[in-house]
Amino acid sequence: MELALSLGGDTPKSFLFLEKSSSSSSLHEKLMDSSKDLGFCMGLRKCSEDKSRKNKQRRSQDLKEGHVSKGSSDPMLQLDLLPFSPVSRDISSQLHFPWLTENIAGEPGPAGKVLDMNRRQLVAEETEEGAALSSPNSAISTFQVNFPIYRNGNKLLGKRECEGDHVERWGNSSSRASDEEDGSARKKLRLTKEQSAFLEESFKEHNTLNPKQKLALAKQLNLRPRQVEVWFQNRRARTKLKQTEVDCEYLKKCCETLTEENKRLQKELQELRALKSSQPFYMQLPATTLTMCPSCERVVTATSSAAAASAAAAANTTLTLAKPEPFPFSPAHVQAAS
DNA sequence: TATGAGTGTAGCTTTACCTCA
DNA sequence: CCTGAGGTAAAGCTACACTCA
Repeated sequence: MELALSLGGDTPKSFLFLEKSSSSSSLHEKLMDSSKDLGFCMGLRKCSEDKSRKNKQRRSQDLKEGHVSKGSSDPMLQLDLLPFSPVSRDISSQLHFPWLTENIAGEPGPAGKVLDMNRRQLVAEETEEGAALSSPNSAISTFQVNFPIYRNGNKLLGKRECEGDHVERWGNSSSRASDEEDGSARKKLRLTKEQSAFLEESFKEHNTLNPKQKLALAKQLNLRPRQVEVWFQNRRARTKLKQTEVDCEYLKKCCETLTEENKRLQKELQELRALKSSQPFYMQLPATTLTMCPSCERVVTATSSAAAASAAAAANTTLTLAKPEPFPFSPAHVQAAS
């Protein structure tokens, strides 16, 4: 639906009624909700729309090309990767994160040389469109974990879904890209246990990835960088959600504790007020006559010499009363208690 | 229910272009 | 006319929130 609105007699400006789209954001929905009574709402946001368009173009390009935008000027860095032992099944013990070896880059010696050679090799590879995999013939070949992706025809399947079916290695991005091009509904890839474990371990090291890390990880897992990026985004979001829940529980308990404490203090306050009304003389004394017990952190309102003595005892002070005093909080007592 | 992925948005940096002293 | 500084818009990238399937 379109509304032509003429401003100042010039070219009519068009405003679109906001219709609820299937992919509406919450803001959009809020706008819709807030505008229900009025029947329409308008938005002027050139910059954001431009950015949205830009992002859309970038994402579609990302999908087509199967890798991150070429706009990134960060040089790729090939790193020294250790082979995965086929004997051991303990993934975490075998994990090797390329970016953790960056510290050797500046060091002279074999490691630094290997790194430098690897970097040159990767730069060479980078120039080849879609050459995400390193040359198997390279003497300093890039280690790559063989994470199989199971496919059934054009559809990507999780391992469980196609157990017993034809199993083949996912040829990097090409098949995925062709999946996207058919315009069908989004297809959901299920990461293998190995891939998930690897990503989890990576997340423990860094919960955000720089482009180099992302590319290295994608390469190792035989995933598109975008998939790694999305996984980390989701992981961060869900970690934050869990943390929020934990914080909420903690604050709830704090609130309960404080409520109890507040009740107790209110009760004490009532007692003090009752005391004040029954013995107004005491309240003419300075406030320092009320002492805080260091052990139980309660205000001690001693109304007798015995109470004052117990309070003093609690405060590890000696209070000697030779004889009953008419006023338990005489200056002498105050001095003794303090 | 868990999770991979799409979308919209905002913030930041880089780059190209323009103006001016 | 050339040049460097400063301003600005556009582009690019990323993180995040929300959402869907």
